[in-house]
Amino acid sequence: MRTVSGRRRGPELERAILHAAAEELATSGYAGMTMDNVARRAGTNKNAIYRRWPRRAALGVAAYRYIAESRTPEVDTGDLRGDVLALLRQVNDTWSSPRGAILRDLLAAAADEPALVELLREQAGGDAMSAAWFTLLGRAVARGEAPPEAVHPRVATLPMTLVRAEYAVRGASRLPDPVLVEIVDEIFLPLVRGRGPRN
Amino acid sequence: MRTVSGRRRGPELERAILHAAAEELATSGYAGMTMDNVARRAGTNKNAIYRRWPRRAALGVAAYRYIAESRTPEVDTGDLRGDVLALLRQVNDTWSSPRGAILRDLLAAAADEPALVELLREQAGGDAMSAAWFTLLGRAVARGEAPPEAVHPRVATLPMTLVRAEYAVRGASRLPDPVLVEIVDEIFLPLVRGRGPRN
DNA sequence: CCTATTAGGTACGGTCAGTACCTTACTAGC
DNA sequence: GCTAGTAAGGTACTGACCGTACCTAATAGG
Repeated sequence: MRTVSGRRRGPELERAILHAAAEELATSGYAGMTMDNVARRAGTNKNAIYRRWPRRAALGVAAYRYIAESRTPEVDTGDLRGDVLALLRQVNDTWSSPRGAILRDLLAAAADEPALVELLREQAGGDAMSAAWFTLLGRAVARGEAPPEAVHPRVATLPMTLVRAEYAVRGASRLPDPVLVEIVDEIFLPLVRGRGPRN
Repeated sequence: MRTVSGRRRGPELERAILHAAAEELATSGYAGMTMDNVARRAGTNKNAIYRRWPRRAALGVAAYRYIAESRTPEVDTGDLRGDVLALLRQVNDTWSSPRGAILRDLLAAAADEPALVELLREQAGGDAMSAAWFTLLGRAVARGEAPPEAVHPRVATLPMTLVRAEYAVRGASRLPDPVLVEIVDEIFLPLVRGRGPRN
């Protein structure tokens, strides 16, 4: 293979492999991301891959990170409901995007690789995400929109948790916006209200 | 195989296969439930299996149902908090039991078999479970313990949803009881309260 | 120019799903 | 009882895949 120009080495080859793996993930999912397929698509062979990643699952995670570059979410609409909905829509976007599909596929497929599941879970709403939800709620309290008693980790991440649960129950399909609105208006906001002082 | 006594046929053989498959599931998980293993343990061969179930995943589901015999849950402690906690503890028991482990394993492994996922999902908190949560909440309203506005499908199933989400985040380990209490006292009951008439 | 490193090529061994094809036992209908 | 259909058992095979071994060839750096 690669008869004309010189051999790729080191980082260049590594990028080529990751690129090929990412394309396999995108087109055929984790199941289709076989070592032979990746090697063929990258114009190299399995040795080059195994020298860098000891197992297929490791390559899967690396390939995902190659596409991911998780940006920290940031919203500020001025009121609690708007903030929550905006962030929720962002979560919905991420999860329903091709990237999200790959992520969910990987999470399901690599369930028996504890270390890898950990890495992926961080991408799927880990500490950074939790922090965003927490600060959002804190801002609402500062504005007097929510009672101080509402600040609680489970409360802060509840909308995201429910969206994730919805994705687990339904298939891959993007959640319709009314579902998000319902989660906010029927669950989250009443909960915040209910955690205030008894009337 | 089976040289001494006569050949098993029809239902008898089918039960033997399911029994073997269930034992494989219990000891080695879905990954270890290979067709050859099942055939060997059942004292037969793969043909007998493939004549009954077209694919491995189908056998997996059949084997699970062979163990499952889902009983409909029923609790009545007299007050809402007690009911919710009791039912939640029951859910926790089920999910942390060996049966629950098998179920979670199957759900993760057979993610690319839509029809089978559907069957399994029903076992993992489907309509029967939802109905139980709904009637529980209805009873509380009838007793005047909860406002009528609290009756809502998302509200009713929220505790179960949160427990399931917790299982998804943590590994397989049984949820400590304080987590259940926290879900009830910090989320569910405040939400029910918050859905009542504004003060 | 020489040598260590790294890529490429090829060929395995092992596991597993699913299929094919034949032989052997049993059942049922006559 | 005899016979024919049905279903079980036996065995072997294809094809996909992971992971490994081992050798050859290019190239970077001294």
